Parts: sequence; C-alpha cells; structure tokens
Amino acid sequence: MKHKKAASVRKRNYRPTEAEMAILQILWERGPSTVREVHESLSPREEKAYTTTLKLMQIMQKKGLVKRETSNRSHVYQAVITRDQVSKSLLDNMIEAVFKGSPKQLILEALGRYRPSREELESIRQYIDQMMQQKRSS
Amino acid sequence: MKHKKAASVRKRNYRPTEAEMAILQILWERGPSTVREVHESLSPREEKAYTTTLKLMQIMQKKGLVKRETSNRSHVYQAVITRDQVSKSLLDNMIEAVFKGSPKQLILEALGRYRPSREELESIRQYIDQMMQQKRSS
DNA sequence: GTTTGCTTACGAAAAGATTCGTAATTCATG
DNA sequence: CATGAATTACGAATCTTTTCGTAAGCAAAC
Repeated sequence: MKHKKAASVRKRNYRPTEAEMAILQILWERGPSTVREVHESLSPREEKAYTTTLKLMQIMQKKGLVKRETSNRSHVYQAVITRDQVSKSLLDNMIEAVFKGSPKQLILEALGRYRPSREELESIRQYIDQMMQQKRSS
Repeated sequence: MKHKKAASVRKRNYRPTEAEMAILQILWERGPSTVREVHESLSPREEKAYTTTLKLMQIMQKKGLVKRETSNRSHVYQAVITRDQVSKSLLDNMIEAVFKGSPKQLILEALGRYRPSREELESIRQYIDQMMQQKRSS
C-alpha cells in the first residue's frame, strides 16, 4: 500500500522551463548539490534571492525532475532527468519545428552555422564513415 | 517624426513560445494567410476556439513576429521572423544548454540519435569534405 | 434596410512560471 | 537552554502565456 504518491509521472518529452534548465545544468555539472551550492553557482549576473532558487528546486522536485536526500539539515538535490533525455526532447522538438522533420537538415545547418575546425570536421567525418561501415556490413 | 511606435524591437535572440511556434510553422509553410486559414491548419487534435488563434496572432503582431495586411476585411498575416532566425536561436540555446557549448557534440548526438540513411550520410559527408577543401585552400 | 454569417476588438479569466518576504525549524555553541 | 546563523516551508504577488466569451463591425443576400 505504499506508493510514493506519484510525485509526477515522467513525461516522455518534457521540456524544462528556462529557470529549470539553468538549475539542471548545474546539477548535471556538479552532481548532487545543496540549494546553497546551486544558488552560488547560478550566474551571479542575474542575482536572485536565495529562496527563489530554493522554491524552484522544490517545485522541480514535485515535478519529478530532481530528487532529494533530506536526511541532513541541508537537503541534497540531484537531477533525475538526464541531459540525454532533455537533449532528445529538444532535438526532436526542434527538428519537428524548424527542420520539417529532417535530421539531416539540422546537421547541415549546424555545420554551416558553426563551421567546426578542421579537427572537429575530421572527427565528425570519421564518425560518419564508421556509421557507413556498419550499414555496409549488415 | 513618424516612427512606427516601436511595435517591438526585434530581439536578436527571440525564442517563440510553444503556441507561437505552432502558428509560425504554418505561416512559414503556407506563406501569408488569414486567421481562418491558420486556425484550420492547426492540429485539429488540440481544438481551440477561433478567437484563441486570433488573439495569439494579434499578440504576435504586437511583438513584431508577424505583420499583417488589413486592407481587406479578413486580415492577412505573414511571418516577419524567419525560420532561419528561429533555428539559430534554438540551436544556440540548445548548444549552450545541453552540449556545453560544443556544436560538434550536437552534430555527433544528432547523427547517433537519428541514424540517417546511407544517402543522407553520403551527402553530409560530401558537405564536410567541401568545407575541408575550403579550409585547405586558405 | 434587416438579417445573417463571418471577422476583428476587447477584456478578462485561467494557467503556468518566477520571485521573494516571512515564519518555522534546525543545529551548533556559548 | 538561550541565542544566532542558516535552512526549509509556506503563501502570496507578479508576470507571462494561453484561452475564450462577448461585443462591435462589415458585407453579402435576402
């Protein structure tokens, strides 16, 4: 009969809000952290009250984006949703929204837009070659 | 002394809201359209009142995302912000937010995630080769 | 010129995201 | 155990986005 009260079922395609993204980035970067740590890490430029950060993290916890360890006085938060999940959501969304459903379009656009260095191009090409290998051998 | 009252200066990095994106997609696709046309084109699954679409488009007009031609009874709206501008904003944002500032990461991720067909890989590789050519000859 | 059917204008409610002040809690330490 | 410093809880204000009802305007058709 114990059932965690469904804090929030993981939406298969959740797009965090802007403020949530800022916090997630820090949690991904630092790993489990206290509110204080996250707060200090937030861009000092946009100074917000400590309780703002706190509240945000509490909300994220309710939404199931993060979980927390409350055994100590200072709760320790950690991301539940992964960078990968978010990156997938954003990529899917973006391909759908501006590239007419074509991943290739996205890739070409990114190449053209950011002009990777020769080394980076090398390694991307290598990756492609490898993928083509696999296709050949199947 | 005539000065359009600064309907809204184009933010160099505007990220349209979800509802706005849905409408922009249609305008990009269809070109100049009336509210009715846009409304009918919206995913019929998420049925909204006609005036919701109308209001949204009026707001977008105020924001400067679209402009409209009011000479006829039915106003004709057209996108001002381009697919390209939005795609740049989203890409920038995304690279920043989940790929630690590395476009290469984004590209590799997209390749791995969507596994383009052999033909698509071909043409991406071609594009890369071309870019490398340019670098060589400079 | 009245009626009818669509269209825009307007205002406001509802929903969601962000912000923060204040109160309550906890814990170390004098 | 009283005090002080830091933390969490709570509630509310504010702001933005989304939604829609109702009014007002307009043009064709009666």
